[in-house]
Amino acid sequence: MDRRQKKTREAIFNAFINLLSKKHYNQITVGEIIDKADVGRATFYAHFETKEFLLKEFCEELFCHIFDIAEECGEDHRHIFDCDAPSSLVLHLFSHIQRNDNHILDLLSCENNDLFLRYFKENLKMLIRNQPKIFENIKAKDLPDTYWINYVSSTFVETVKTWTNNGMKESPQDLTEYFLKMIN
Amino acid sequence: MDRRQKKTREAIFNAFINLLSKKHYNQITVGEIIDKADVGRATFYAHFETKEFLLKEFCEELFCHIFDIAEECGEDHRHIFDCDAPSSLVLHLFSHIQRNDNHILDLLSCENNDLFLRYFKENLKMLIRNQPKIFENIKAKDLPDTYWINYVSSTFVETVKTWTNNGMKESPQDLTEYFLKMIN
DNA sequence: TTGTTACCGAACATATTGTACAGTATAAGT
DNA sequence: ACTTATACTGTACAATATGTTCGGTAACAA
Repeated sequence: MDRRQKKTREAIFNAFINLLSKKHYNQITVGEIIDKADVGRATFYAHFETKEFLLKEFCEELFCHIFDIAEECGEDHRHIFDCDAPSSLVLHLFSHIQRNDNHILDLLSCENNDLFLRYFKENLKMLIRNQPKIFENIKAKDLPDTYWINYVSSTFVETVKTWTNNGMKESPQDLTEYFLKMIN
Repeated sequence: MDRRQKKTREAIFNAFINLLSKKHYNQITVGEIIDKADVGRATFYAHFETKEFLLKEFCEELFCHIFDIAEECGEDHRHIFDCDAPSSLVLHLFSHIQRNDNHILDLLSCENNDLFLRYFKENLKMLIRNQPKIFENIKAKDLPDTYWINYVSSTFVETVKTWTNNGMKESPQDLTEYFLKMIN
């Protein structure tokens, strides 16, 4: 990709995440974004069709990164897709969130995080669908696939929401314990 | 309340719910609402500060009605607050939703239902908080209050969402069974 | 009947969106 | 180094939405 394009794209992303941590997504205007990013109006629209596409593309990059980052981690935990127990996978995700990797906390703590959470959940669903073995306890409850997959991913996201809303006092280990108690 | 005020208020509510069942909340304009409701622009703003307040007040009336409606029901089920088992309370709610009482389905099926779901969840939380006895199984898991209350209400809302997204093929009884399997 | 209140409708300032275009700067190919 | 393609700038623009104002009219309540 052209160096100029990359620079502009990142400037827009940075401005966006910065604004998002301060105010409601719906209240952010394209004007504010380009001011903060210091790019021309036409440039913005050359990169992103609308504000919604900006969020969409940002989330895609973010989750791609989050779900990939484990590969580069030390020996203390394997790649996320190699996890064989729900606890290690869940702990892994909570830890990433706690460390605020890729501004995930900024997105979670902003007032309107609905769109973000939707993408979050979609990515979790994919993860769960691809790892049915590690959720055999839940499958044993004999619910339709749609229901238990939605259930697990929603419970995870809702647990994270409760966590962040209450100041993240608990450790990732605590959260993992809570989460497993819920879904088992 | 003045008869004129009441008429206007209802005309706006009806126009709003009508539009909401057809398009995204964010894409509904005040202009469209007043056209459909056939009231003046100034009149709308005399009643509702913004579009958000309209939704807020509508939801408040709706949930007040949903959680009260049981009082007038026949002997086949008691008032919702008198229920002593989770199953009857849950079945009760699923049944109301299936019958589309108070346009609840229109609000659920519209693309952007985030705000509505938030109010839904808030009302459920109140209900749960006031009826701790009937959720003793979940309490026995020894989770912090914030977490298990959020968990139960979220799971309910998410189950409803999955239900409506998939064409509501299952009966309220099935849903109740699913829901209880999840939270137990 | 009289005063009050709600509504109408039209106009208005303001803000946001998305597009257009001519000019400039940066990148890449020869 | 020269040329061509591409990305960005900045301004202007039409179209649309928001929320307010105000004089006139109709419905209400006493």
